[in-house]
Amino acid sequence: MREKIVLIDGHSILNRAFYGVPDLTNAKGQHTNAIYGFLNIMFKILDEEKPQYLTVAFDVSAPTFRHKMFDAYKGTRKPMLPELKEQVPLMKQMLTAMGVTIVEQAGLEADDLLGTISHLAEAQGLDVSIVSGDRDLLQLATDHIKIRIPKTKKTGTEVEDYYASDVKERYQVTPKEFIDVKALMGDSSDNIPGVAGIGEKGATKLIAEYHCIEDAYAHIEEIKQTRVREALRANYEMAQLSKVLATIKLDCEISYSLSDARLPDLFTPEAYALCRELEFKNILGRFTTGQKEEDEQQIEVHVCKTVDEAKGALAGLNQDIALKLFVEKADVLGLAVCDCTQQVYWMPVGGELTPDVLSDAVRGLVDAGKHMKTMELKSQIKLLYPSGFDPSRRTQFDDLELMEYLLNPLKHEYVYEDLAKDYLNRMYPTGADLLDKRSVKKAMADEEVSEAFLKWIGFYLATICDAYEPMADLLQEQGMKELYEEIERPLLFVLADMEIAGIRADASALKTYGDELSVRITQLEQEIYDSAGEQFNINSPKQLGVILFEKLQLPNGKKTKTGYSTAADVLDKLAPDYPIVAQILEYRQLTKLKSTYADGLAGCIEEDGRIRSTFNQTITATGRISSTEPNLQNIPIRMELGRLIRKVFLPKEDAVFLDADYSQIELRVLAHMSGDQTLIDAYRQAQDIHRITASQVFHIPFDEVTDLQRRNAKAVNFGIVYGISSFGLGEDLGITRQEAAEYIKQYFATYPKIKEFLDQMVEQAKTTGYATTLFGRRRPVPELSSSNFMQRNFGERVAMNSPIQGTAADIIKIAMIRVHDRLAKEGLSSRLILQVHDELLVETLRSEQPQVEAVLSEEMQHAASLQVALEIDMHSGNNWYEAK
DNA sequence: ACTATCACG
DNA sequence: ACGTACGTGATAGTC
Repeated sequence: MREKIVLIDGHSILNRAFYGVPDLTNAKGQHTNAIYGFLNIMFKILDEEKPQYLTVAFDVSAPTFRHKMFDAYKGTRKPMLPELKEQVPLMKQMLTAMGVTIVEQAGLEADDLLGTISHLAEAQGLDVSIVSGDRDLLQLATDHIKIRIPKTKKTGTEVEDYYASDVKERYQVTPKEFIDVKALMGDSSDNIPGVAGIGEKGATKLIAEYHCIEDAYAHIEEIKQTRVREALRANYEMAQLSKVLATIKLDCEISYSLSDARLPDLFTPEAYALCRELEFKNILGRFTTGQKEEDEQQIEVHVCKTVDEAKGALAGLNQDIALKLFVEKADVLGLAVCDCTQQVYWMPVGGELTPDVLSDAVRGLVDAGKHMKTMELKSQIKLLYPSGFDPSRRTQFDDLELMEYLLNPLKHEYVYEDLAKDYLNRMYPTGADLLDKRSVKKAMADEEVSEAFLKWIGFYLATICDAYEPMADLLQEQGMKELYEEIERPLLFVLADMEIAGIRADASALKTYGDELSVRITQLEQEIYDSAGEQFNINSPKQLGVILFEKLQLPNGKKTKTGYSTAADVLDKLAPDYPIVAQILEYRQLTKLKSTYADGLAGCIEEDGRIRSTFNQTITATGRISSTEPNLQNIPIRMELGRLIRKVFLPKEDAVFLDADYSQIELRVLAHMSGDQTLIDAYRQAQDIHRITASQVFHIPFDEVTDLQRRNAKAVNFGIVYGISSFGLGEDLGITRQEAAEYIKQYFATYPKIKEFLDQMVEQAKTTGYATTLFGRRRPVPELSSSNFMQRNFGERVAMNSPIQGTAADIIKIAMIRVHDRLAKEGLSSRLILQVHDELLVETLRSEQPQVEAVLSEEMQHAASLQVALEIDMHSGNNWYEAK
């Protein structure tokens, strides 16, 4: 059995990994994706090959001779992005920690090191595997030297392998001949000039026939292809020089001894510490060292199976506990509590322990005045208090999910293992791993995972216990304690009540609406097929693109990414001239209404005739809430046909809808935050802000502002809120970038403080790393320090928009809490049921309407006291359509 | 699982 | 020279 060595082309693999693995950063903000990808490729190769030796070769940063020589001739390699560059020393540190032999030598490229070492190892009777992303190394392949080229794909990493015979098969030339091919075709990234006029095909053909440049030149008159022949004749010297450059050296003087490169045990404590710092959770799973055990030190989980045991456990609890009632939909699965002194109690539903017993137990703890820390509180509250929770007891709960959202609103999920990592420096296995990706319910039912399941409960509760304090301290430190206590935490209970209440919907009206759509959709389908001359799937942008822009040869088939764009703004331009396009636009509109709204909502109506959405409090980057399953925040309104859907949303018996929305809340927030007196005065004097803006910006008397001017001013106002750019505004208004820039210039001349304010927001975000709302909510803007121009630009717009959108979100949240609580306090049965960012919908008892109108109007207007009034528009109606 | 499209603020 | 408006979620098609 031959021994084996794996040689890794360090920079090449790091580079591959950098571009193949999505951006990752650790808590310190260090980029780690390239290192992560490198390690995964390395482990995969080691697992497959099980070699006795391992070496990683790097280029030293100083440019080598042959590069210098041609820097002037052709451009140098692209400079390494800083996000990648910073990972190079860390990568070497990681390899060193793992005891991996690294070779690098001034004046030598990694290629030459790899060539020399592979040559030497082969001579000593070893099998060699060279791992690189670079095809240049194919020239090193022999019967015993295999070149392995990993490709990062969606499904994982796949590796292409090349022995000498594979090179010949794939490229029609031997590895040695491959050098000559490269010398002829050149390689700009390696600064190999090559021969102008000879590309990959010509070079391959020539070398396949003559085997080397010299022999080809010797028989130059025989070369049939004139262009290739003359190119070679004119550039023979350059070709020879290129060959020298392209040839990897096999006999460099290097200080390297095979015996030092024996594959060590990679999983050292030092490597563990580093992987921990870089937060490579999956890789930590490969370690078996003492540190890991310390991280996962066993938390004792006692299982209570009887009421007596449960009562005993509950009776012994402190004032301050971690608790989690595990629920799925409307079912209680079990209760976990922890006294925060390492004792965790798990009470699964079963036998005596019924859902009611466990629910009562939690309510008992509430009545006893305990302080309870948990995660995903809203779903627990909904189950425990379907008719509302006493507002004065809200302070007894803390939801670490909510706290973490404020500390890091960009997260896509909020799970205990991240809290353990960020605030406790513990690396706990993930819930998904421990539960084997099963649902809690399934995992509980499964005997095999019960041990892992208990471990999971233990980690979960221990994290809640221990992470609370550091998180609370951090909230305090970052000035978000009040935001949490006065806005987010109480809002959670308000949202719970809204979800419980739901909104009544008329199923039969929805059905009728859908049927009417279907009739017209079928007509349109036929018309479109007739116009197209064939049947196809109109819903497939791919097929549609082919029909419109290839078969029918419509103009402007521009906009491409994965094909032709068939988006509405493209089709709009074509619609007047081509009936099929207008038909498609109408078809799109109708099928959208049918599938998403008519059919989609119909499927959401529950037994009692109401639709219950989920209001997510930890999704958006800016502080808004979102609505899912179904989304009730995007019910059509702009087009009349869609707007009609709102007629199926009805108040209950003896009730009406009261709908109140803020008038231009974001622009008013902007006026306040910027302190621009002209804009503030504008709001104080008149109703139509867009008309005033037009009048002031374009220097026209108020009464003489044309509709077009008003429309333009409105677009500018929107643009300002979005983080203005001349391109975006131009696009929106269908004018040139220069014209748009002129509007913006005029606007800022009229409202100078706004310009100042927006600049200041960007400045602040750049220095602190985050944008801030009036109420202290933060949104990190990592894009501002990106090396990518476009990303940075985006970051600037985000830094301008987030304080405005976020402050508006804060304000309506305050209004929601106050409206909800005042309805309760005044003993009213009317209920807040929906929020649509600047709008509240209240199901109002007819008998209570005057009172509710007062509540809505007062609480919304006084939710914040700004330099401009917060005005609302309010309407009542017998359905949502009428109430808007 | 990802992309394109389109509904809302 | 680069190539975009800010924030969401659902559906259908494609891989």
